[in-house]
Amino acid sequence: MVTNGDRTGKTAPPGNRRGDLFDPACPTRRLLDRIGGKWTSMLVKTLADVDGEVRFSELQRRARGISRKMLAQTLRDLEADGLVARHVEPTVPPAVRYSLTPLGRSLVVPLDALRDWAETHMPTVDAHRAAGAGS
Amino acid sequence: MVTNGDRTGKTAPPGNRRGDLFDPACPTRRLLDRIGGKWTSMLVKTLADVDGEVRFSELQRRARGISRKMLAQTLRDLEADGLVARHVEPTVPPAVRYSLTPLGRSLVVPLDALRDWAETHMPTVDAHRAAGAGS
DNA sequence: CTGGATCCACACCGATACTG
DNA sequence: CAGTATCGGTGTGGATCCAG
Repeated sequence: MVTNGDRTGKTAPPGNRRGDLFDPACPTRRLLDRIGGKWTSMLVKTLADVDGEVRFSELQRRARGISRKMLAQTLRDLEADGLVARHVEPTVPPAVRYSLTPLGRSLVVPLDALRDWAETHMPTVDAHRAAGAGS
Repeated sequence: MVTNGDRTGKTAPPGNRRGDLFDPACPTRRLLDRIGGKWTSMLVKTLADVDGEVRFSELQRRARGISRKMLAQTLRDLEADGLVARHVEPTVPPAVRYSLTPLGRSLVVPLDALRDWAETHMPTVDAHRAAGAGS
């Protein structure tokens, strides 16, 4: 995801592939590859929480545990995808602010659906694993 | 995901962690780790399509590109999570059939939300990447 | 037919050090 | 402050062979 999975240089001449989930060009599959990254969805949701512009260093403060490298890398991916906007203030110590684009904000909706499922059902999943583990 | 990320042996004494997305125990994060796997969500959706029992070999036929190893491994994870049920027919050449549990079927809902977003917006993402790539 | 076990390639991600 | 470059550990997933 970070290293760019393009193989043709164009990758996705999309359309509707609901029945062809195993096509590498399937948009759902590619989206999952993307948000499956360790920090992507967390960053999107952090930016959504703020609902405004955030500086690089504050982002790093909020995303406890992320390294500068991964923060910069994930942010650049998100920007390339058009999900995040980057504003550079050309001051002497540069100040850069990030914010979610409308496209990025729209992604929060399905992400929230996932979060709801997780919070509702993950305990059940855990219980099932715990029960099965002892058998 | 496959190798089990437990560190305490209990892992998740959950509750509500909506604001603590960076806690490793956050259910959303753990769910994403899981469905972020290459085949997990595809298998769930394939099983949902069939809406019944499917044999191992037919699953492999439907999930073109998957290896037997990953099919078995993903299926076992899904079973341990309580998302998939496994029925073994004790015949001489064993016949095993898999199906989605109600819990597994419930996961299809947020997965579909993701699929809808992907099919609606991934072309935009691609266009944005293509435009930015030349810069 | 349905797996398990092993070996291996590669991508992800972290730690560290350097730049403007 | 806001990155980039490099190195290396680790986990994921594929190929192949073996077993019930």
